Amino acid sequence: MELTEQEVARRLRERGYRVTSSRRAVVHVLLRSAHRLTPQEIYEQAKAEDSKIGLVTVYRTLDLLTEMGLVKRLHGREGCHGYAASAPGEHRHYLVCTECGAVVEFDGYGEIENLLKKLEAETGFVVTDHWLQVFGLCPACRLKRREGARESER
Amino acid sequence: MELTEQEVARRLRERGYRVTSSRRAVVHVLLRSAHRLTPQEIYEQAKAEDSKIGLVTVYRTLDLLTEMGLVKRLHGREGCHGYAASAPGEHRHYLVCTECGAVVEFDGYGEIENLLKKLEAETGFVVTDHWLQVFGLCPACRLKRREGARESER
DNA sequence: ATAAGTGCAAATCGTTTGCACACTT
DNA sequence: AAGTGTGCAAACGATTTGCACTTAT
Repeated sequence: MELTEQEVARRLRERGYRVTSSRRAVVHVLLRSAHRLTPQEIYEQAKAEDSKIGLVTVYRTLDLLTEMGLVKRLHGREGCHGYAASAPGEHRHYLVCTECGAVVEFDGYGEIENLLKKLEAETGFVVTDHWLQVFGLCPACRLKRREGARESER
Repeated sequence: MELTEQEVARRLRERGYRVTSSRRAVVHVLLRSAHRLTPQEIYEQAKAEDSKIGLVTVYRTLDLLTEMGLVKRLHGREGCHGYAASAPGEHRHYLVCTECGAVVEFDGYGEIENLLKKLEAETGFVVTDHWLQVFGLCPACRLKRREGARESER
């Protein structure tokens, strides 16, 4: 399902939350971005559009949206948080470009389900949740890097 | 490969690092534990054996061991760090009990490789790394919880 | 002997909280 | 009008840094 600003607003009202200009600004920034963003980055971008938003409100809005499942927390190699808008409902995973932060959502194809089933059988654990994140280089950054290499050959 | 205190000591010396009692204590705590431990927990346990270790040294030692690949950083649902000793070399994943922190290492069976291959084909990204963590309930905690449920039925 | 490693205290970073005011409903 | 949501300043907790002292090599 494609998430829109209207849809987010609808879901907020549905749950009794108010639709404020700050929340709108945060949602706007997240939805237009195909990159993982830190609270700080979201704050700065939102500030450019709604000059009186505060960082604290960004945090609070992110918590709310995360709890509603409209936004997902991402982690870099070193554990730092980032956020990205997310298709609500289904469990999805993220492929993040380590160079520019570009994000692609994907489902587990079915491989994941197999793996988790094997894992349960082997360990006796009951699996309740999982978390897969993949890092890579997006086509654009790959190209850029190849050009850089060519430069330095001279 | 099974990691031992001797093996860690050897690898430290090999790289020109010194084997100190603080480092020994941290390694000892990590190796004997089948649970994910926070720096604070490691500090407390190590303190019980080497009364003059400091929390700062635990952090520094964990950084070193992580960088050497002998210890892996884990993350809880909310992104908090924990550490566990790890088979060096191979890429492995972790199944963590959300109740008691018990950790089981596993490889990706092959499902992961399949998945990453499909992902590369579909997105044009080059995948450089990935990170899978699974959460569940270990057999012991499952049992405990079942007993708890029986209690409350009365 | 010497340079790496350590502990302490203080600095720092990201995040959270308390409170009076502002804005959505 | 009522009460949710906001911004600010201050609090907070985890992690890092500066520095003089200690210890493994």
